[in-house]
Amino acid sequence: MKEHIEELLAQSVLHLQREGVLSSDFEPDIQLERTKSSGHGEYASNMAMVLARYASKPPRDLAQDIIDRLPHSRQVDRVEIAGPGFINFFLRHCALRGVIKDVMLEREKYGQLIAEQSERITCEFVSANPTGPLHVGHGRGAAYGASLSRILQAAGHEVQREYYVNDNGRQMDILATCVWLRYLELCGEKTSFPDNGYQGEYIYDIARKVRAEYGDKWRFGGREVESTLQPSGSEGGDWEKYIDALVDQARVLLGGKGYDIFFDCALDTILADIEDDLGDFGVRYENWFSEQQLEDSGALEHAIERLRENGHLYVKNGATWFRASALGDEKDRVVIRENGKTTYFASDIAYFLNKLERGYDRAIYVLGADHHGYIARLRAAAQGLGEDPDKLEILLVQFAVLFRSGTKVQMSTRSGQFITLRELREEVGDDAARFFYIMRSHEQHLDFDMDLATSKTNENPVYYIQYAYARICSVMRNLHERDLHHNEAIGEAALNLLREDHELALMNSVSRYPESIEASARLRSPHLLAHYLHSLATDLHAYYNAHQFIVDDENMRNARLNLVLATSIVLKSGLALLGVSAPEQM
RNA sequence: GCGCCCGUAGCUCAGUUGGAUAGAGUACCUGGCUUCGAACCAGGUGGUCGGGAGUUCGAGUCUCUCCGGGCGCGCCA
Repeated sequence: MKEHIEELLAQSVLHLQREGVLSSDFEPDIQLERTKSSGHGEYASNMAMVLARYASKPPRDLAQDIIDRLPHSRQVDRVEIAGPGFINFFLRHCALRGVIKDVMLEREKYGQLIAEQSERITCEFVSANPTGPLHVGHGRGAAYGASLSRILQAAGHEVQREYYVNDNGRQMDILATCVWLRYLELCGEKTSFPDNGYQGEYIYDIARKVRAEYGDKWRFGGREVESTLQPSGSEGGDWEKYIDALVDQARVLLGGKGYDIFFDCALDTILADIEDDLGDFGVRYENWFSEQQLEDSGALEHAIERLRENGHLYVKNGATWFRASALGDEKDRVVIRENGKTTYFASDIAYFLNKLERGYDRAIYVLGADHHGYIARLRAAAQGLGEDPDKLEILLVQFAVLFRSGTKVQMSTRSGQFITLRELREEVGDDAARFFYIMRSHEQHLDFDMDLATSKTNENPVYYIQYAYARICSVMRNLHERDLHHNEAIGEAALNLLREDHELALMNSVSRYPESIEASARLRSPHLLAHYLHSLATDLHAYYNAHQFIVDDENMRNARLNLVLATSIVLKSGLALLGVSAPEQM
């Protein structure tokens, strides 16, 4: 429909250019948008105001000229000039009713678009270090990334979801060592657990698993373990050195094989837990990508070599640096440390290159807002690799702050004091959690009010939308109880009976669904879809309260049932894109 | 200090490339269940869009400046 009216406008402008009313030395950019209120019709164009300066006449006069030259259309009822020069299009009712036929025909496929430029996209999100369970902050990235992925697919793109597993860093070594210390504790050894180690209860669980399989095989005396340097002061630096010394000691005493047992058990256990947690939350990945694999496969070396060939590397103070400052970053970055080890950033570069070499047109990264410093650095890396930096897209998700009893809940992974995603899901439910996470723009800080989400769940907008769906299902059940049946063919033939304001408004809302998906995908904003669904539910509820659907007249009854069934199809499909269920009863 | 993000109703937030009278939810007030589910609907109160200046037919949206808040600035990951 939008394309149809744009075509009408384009032809009118072409006429005006031929007539010389408009100068012909510009490409007219046809702008058409949905109106905000029905008093302005269904569509409006601001062209007359934009083009007035090419016509040397007032916008309203030009608007009249444009209207006079619009080709006749069977879809358009009338066209009006309003305000400073808007051209408002009022559609004929039959044009609005057409959407009901479309939905009945396409069913759950309705709203799925064919992208003008379909892309192969790899979308990475969450990618939390596997050093502990996911907390509520990760939940937002999970809900956002999963919803966005589905919306992009609905918009006609090919999307692959990926979780980057940081299984190769210092934090993992600290984790493995902490498990070992807890293991020794379980064996009856007295060890002092470092303050800056992983304090969580789950460390004991992993230690118990190792002990169940190996018994006391990896037991060493406490004195032996702590023969390394004790922290002399309370300064953080000393504790950091101490914990590194503990890691070294663990490696020496356990040997490579023993150390790997603790390391692998910790990694596997936690990763399995994360996968379970996300799976229950409706978040699934096509690929779990190991950072270690980048090194093992030679991808890391390959990427660094590429940078070197392109002349972006230099050596200073024994380390190898990437000249990022020449490519828009604020400073140069180390890729190979003085000790010969590559940095985390080097892995990032290799990972990005690897994504492109796997054939993706675009790599989307959903990251926490604290990673905003990465953008310039990774874009510089993309350029250094000789790749198009626009293939790299970093989406920052602002923090979710949990409030309980009106006060902010403080969280820290190391100290083990945090609300896990699992706890949140159990407390507020998966649907409410998913919806709550994405109902706000990802660029906006999110105050997650636990009290509101738990004690007054009926206030949560997700129930408002689900209720609209359940109501329609209830109507259908009621229909069958009265021994009646919904005949879609009769309904379709009788659609012209639908002329109430509520009905026209609802049809108009249903017809906006594809545009909502398009905008949500283009702007990477699932919350737009959430708002759309809320407003669709509003139209349904208003209609429901104003009119009976199951009426005696067979034609009217079936026509109305076609309309509400089409609405329910959109509600269910839209909720599915957000990872929210559509229960038939509540 | 430098950089990124944010500031809209009492509270939590929408507002698409600059468009018409700035919208929802919540809270508060009034009304609606012998009619398909009242987890709903109809109506009302509530705004110097943080302050100021600029750009133009038009600014919550763009530019500058100031104020207030969040987050970054490692040979950590």
